[in-house]
Amino acid sequence: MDNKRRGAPVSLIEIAREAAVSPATVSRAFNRPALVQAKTLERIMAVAEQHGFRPNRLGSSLRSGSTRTLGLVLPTLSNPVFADCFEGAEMRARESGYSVMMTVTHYDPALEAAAVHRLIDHQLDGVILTVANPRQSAVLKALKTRGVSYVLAYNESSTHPCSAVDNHAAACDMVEHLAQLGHRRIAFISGPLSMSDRAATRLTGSRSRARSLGLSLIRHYIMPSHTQTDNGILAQMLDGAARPSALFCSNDLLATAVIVSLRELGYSVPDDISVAGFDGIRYGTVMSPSLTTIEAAGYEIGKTACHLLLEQIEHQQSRSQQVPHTLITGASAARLNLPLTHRP
Amino acid sequence: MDNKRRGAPVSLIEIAREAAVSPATVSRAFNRPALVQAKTLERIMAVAEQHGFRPNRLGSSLRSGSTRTLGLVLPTLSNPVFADCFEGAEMRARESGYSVMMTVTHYDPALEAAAVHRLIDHQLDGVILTVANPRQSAVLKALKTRGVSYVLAYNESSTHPCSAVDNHAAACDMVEHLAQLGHRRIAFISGPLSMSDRAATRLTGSRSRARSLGLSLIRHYIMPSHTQTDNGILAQMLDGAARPSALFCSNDLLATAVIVSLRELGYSVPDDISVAGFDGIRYGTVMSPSLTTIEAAGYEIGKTACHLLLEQIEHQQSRSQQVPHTLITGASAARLNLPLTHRP
DNA sequence: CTGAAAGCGCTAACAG
DNA sequence: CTGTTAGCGCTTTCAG
Repeated sequence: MDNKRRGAPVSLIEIAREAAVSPATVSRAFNRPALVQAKTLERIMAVAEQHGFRPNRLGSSLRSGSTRTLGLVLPTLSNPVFADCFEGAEMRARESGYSVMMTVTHYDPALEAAAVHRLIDHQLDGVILTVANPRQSAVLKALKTRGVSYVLAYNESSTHPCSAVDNHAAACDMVEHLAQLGHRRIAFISGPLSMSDRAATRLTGSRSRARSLGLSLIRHYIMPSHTQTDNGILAQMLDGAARPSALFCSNDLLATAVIVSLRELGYSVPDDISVAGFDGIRYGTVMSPSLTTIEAAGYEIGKTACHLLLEQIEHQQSRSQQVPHTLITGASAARLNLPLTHRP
Repeated sequence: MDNKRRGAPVSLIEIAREAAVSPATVSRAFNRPALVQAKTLERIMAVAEQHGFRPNRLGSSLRSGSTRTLGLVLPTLSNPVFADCFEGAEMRARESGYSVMMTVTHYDPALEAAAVHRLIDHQLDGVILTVANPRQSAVLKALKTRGVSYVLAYNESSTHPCSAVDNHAAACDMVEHLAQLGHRRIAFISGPLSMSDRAATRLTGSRSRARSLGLSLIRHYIMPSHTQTDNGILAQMLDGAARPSALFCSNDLLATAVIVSLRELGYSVPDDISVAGFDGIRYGTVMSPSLTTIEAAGYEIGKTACHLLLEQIEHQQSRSQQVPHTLITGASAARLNLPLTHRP
């Protein structure tokens, strides 16, 4: 009847008073209803309902030491793989009754540190994060010091729990594919490696496979960011006799940007030059030309990372898990056509 | 020296003891440092630093009644406009020292309700949300009852504060554009309208403009979801003499799916049929054909929504703000080519 | 400018 | 099955 509208949020104590039980019993009614007599439970719930009462998690968290909230720290959601990663992680979190606090770092290690501190001040039970480089991350050290559970997503590491694809192997696969198409001079394009150890590993993997296949050394061209190109650098790269016939870009967003730039520079993809990406964003298949890439399912990475984190929080077992990748053959990388003048 | 590693998180009380001041002074040192003598402040900060102390927000929130955390409830991040919306909102939130808790509903009103309750149990200071339909939303009622501030994003409403584009006007613009290209029979394609009032408004807008321009009535075809097509329905739609020459899809993801389906059904876009979308996702420009669409900047919507929400929380003023839209002319909608048999 | 005291809402021992 | 008691970490009057 007297449902309070707006204002005075009722507390558990008042519910207890009205239901003529102790606060502890009301608490039990909500947390372990099995411990409360059916009749008492019913009465408590009736009173609670009538007031629209829901337990205040702040009080509960403060007392119990668990917020049932996880943090998610990702470089950006502009890249659909990270958006997928969120969805995978949140879905898994929700399944176990956890909420998710999220923040993006735009690949900036300074923001990264600030973001993580802001998050852990909220006393999160754990954090899933993608850092620039786990080997020299102040953030990971801070988490460890404070005893906050965490799992890396996308970053590979032998010293920290993580959920990622085998970037080295995936890059090998791509180089092998390009080689099979007849390419012998491949270039690797990425943003600054200091911002992404994934890109660095992909480069290393590419080079090692190129070597073992007897291809030319893969040259590395660095764009201003991980998602934008510099036409000047591209033009220079394509100027000269030893120019690459295929470009392996460290991610799909960059590959997309490269294709647009090449078009602006008067090159046709894949007729004049082949382009491959990494990530397997869904838009790759509807692009023109469709993107040759490595699928590294973001949803799986996020879901797995969250699963590992919960294992760590709830069962104190810390482990890593690799997520499989697949080569997606698109139209952006084609069989090498020797120029007319070189044909027999 | 004796930096505690892992474990026993230091509390403000211990810092106070060690700095030989009262807890209240330590609290002031962190919240209103100006109220503390420089020397005392320095000493407190030194001790705090030494222990890696950071105030526990749970205690602070419980006592002060503010968590400095906002909730964000969106249908899905698979749609890049919502990912952008998050980035805009989070950026604005961070600017004012707020953190963001996020959840996705997959357009499901049941999930919507559960999600919002889970969030507000965390005592958020406010919530930004996109609901199926604000006119009959249990969720909005719940927020109002509990006195939680909120702002709608994407939903338009005259009774709730919101940040959105003028969907009616934008749809009019698109129909006008298609009419200018010579199209007289346009169809509107969307998911179930009960899941999205935006789609409903866009349909209404389209029809009203079609009427005023003297075009045929715009027929509405409903796909199983807002992002996936049913080839059967499409095939049926295109079977017959009065088939539409242009399809206006309620969002870009759906438009993309429609283009793929049409291709599977043997139609060429835009030669056989024109397709337009709504949202202005960035991949639209690199698709083939590039997408004709309405740009409704998600980043702006999110940023504005957050700004309005903070105004509400911090200055008790509640208002709405419209975000401008623009027509993007792509290649997916072309001038109507009359079939040869009909040409003079 | 600083301290003492009270308590935000809840839960975890421990008794009964 | 239920109650009592104490206190999680912090801020906020109100005095000094």
